[in-house]
Amino acid sequence: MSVTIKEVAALAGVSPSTVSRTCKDHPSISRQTKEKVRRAMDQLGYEPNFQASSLATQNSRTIGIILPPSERETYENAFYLEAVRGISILCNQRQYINTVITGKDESELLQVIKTTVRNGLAEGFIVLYSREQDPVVNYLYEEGLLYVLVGKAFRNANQTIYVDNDNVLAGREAAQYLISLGHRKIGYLSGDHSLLYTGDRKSGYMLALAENNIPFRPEYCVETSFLSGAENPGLRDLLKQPDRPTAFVASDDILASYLEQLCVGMNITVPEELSVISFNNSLFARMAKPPLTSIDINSFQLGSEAAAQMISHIENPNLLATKTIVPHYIVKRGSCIERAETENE
Amino acid sequence: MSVTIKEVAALAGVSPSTVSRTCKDHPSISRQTKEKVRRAMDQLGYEPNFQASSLATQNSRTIGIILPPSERETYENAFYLEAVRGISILCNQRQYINTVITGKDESELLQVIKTTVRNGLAEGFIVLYSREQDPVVNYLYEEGLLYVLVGKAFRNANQTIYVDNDNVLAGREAAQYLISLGHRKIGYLSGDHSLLYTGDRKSGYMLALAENNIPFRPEYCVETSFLSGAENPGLRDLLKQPDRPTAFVASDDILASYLEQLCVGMNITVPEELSVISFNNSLFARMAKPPLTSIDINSFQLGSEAAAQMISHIENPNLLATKTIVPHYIVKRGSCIERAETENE
DNA sequence: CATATAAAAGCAACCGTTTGCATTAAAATG
DNA sequence: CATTTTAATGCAAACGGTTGCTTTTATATG
Repeated sequence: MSVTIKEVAALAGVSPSTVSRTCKDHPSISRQTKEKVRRAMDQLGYEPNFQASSLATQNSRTIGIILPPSERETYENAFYLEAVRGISILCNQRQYINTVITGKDESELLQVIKTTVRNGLAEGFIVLYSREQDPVVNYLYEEGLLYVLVGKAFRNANQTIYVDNDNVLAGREAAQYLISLGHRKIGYLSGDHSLLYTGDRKSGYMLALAENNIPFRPEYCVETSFLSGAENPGLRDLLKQPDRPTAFVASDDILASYLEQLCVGMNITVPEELSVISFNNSLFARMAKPPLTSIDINSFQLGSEAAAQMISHIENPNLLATKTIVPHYIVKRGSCIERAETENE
Repeated sequence: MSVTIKEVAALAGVSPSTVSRTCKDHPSISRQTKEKVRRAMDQLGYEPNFQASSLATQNSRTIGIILPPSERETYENAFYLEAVRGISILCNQRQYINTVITGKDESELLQVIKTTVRNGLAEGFIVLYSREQDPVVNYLYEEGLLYVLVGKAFRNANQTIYVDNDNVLAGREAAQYLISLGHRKIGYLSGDHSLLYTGDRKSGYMLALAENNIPFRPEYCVETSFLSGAENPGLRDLLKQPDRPTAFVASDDILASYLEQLCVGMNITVPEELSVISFNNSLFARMAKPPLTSIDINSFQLGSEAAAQMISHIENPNLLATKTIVPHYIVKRGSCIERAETENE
């Protein structure tokens, strides 16, 4: 079929092992020989056989990408595909294979992961979400499997490799930005709190308040899960109050966009009466009315860094667990303005 | 490391080849022997080694998933991730591996595909987009590689395996629905026309008009590429006209959502003054104000059917190219109502 | 100059399955 | 009962690299 190492060896007049070692640039092959071999490889158009080398080295060069168990909404978040793209770009470059793993619920997902492991279908896993008490991560940890977490490690932080944004800092900057615009009454709107980034961003928000001597008001923090249909009245109630926030940090563009729409219905103008800042810088941010000032978290890079970590740990198993922080940046649009002066302060 | 076929053979008191044939349920092994072997496999917890069998059968059991070359917007479309999930679920079930392939532009993408092919990293490819004159598809076709297209085949339709919606029908039903609500002046709003589904949906729209003896008015059809920033004035101009459409078919939720926003700015109420129907049933449809009536195209199933086709063609190479049509369904929300009676008809 | 040492290349076993062909055992046939 | 046919199993050579160890060759040492 295609050209093998033996044919190259024959043409170059050396043994197959010499060809193999030349490919890896093994030091015990002389420069002259290497050049001779490389010429032969070029001439024949040699490409190493992935399967054969996987078998010989007992290394599948395959990375499993674990998506969260499906609840349809989650996937509307462009984050996942961007991260997958980041991973795949790196895999493509380094001649790795990536295989996405998904399941309709947690137990199916776990099942698939187990058979993937048993069949040696993946060398390691990149987990694209992080939440408290996740059975998948627990399994990977307990089995001593190689994995990297995109997001924050809930426990065993020192033993797990993870790639994340500095969500505390991001939350702090978001709130600080609003504060710098003169806002004092700032709310925090979040979705599913089991996803860890939510909490981090909130911590950052609280930190910024504290740094500016603004008392934290728990009644300004609402958690809504409108995506799953269950509209909770908390947010609406809060907006009705005369003492409502003049600005909001929303943990996500989709939520922020929802907030803006709610405001329209309640005759609250954004940004004049309410400033909004959010995260992810997705298309929702651009499509929102007014377009949202949003913190871009570099999803693509989160993916590619995770893949890079994965590969270096595969190739160098005694590396220690590292954490990688991917920078974020604020994209200013029309949803935040200076707080209008009011008489009551 | 893990348990091999030889250990199973030893325990069962047969040869390795018998074990191998038992796994494939080969007819020339007696039932008694098979049972004996299966017991041994269970007892040892045997799992076949993927790499070894790939090597021996010269079959990598790996499917490449080709994403369109990146223009950031494209990926905001939840379609891709859903399709990937559909593919991956099937791959996971059938012990296949899927590897996503992407590149920042067409030439990089092509490059990656070529090395993937050369290294035997994929058995076949699923192309997740279809446009006219696509170099990637041309390459795959000319090299005689196995691929399945999600979307419509631009040429060589009879030789290519593809999985698609009946977009003509979907477009027709969308328009027909508006017509059934009494609309006669119906516009068509589309994005990038090089993506083939756009044209099909438009054909369906035209068909519905014709079937109802409604003259087709080209001035009612606008193509906008607002996502790439280039806002074209055509749509706005059309909406300003007194004789503007009373309803729109939009080729995509994102566009429809944009249209609704434009209407707000122009004091046109949706759906009272303008009904809108669109496609994809994404989160954008649910988030839009008012929420969009949209045709769900079953992205997930498009992916899983494509994977199923791929696998059956890998395992049975002399199968003829088939096309698979995945059904769509309309999801009615608040963006379409009966046309208000007006005096001029 | 003989010998120790280092550098370069080759040998051959191995990774775990698959599969064509040979072999054996059992059943059918003359 | 000998012989052909059929069914069931085993043998051993692939598949294409990798790698520990040995052999060869070149260089340094006493």
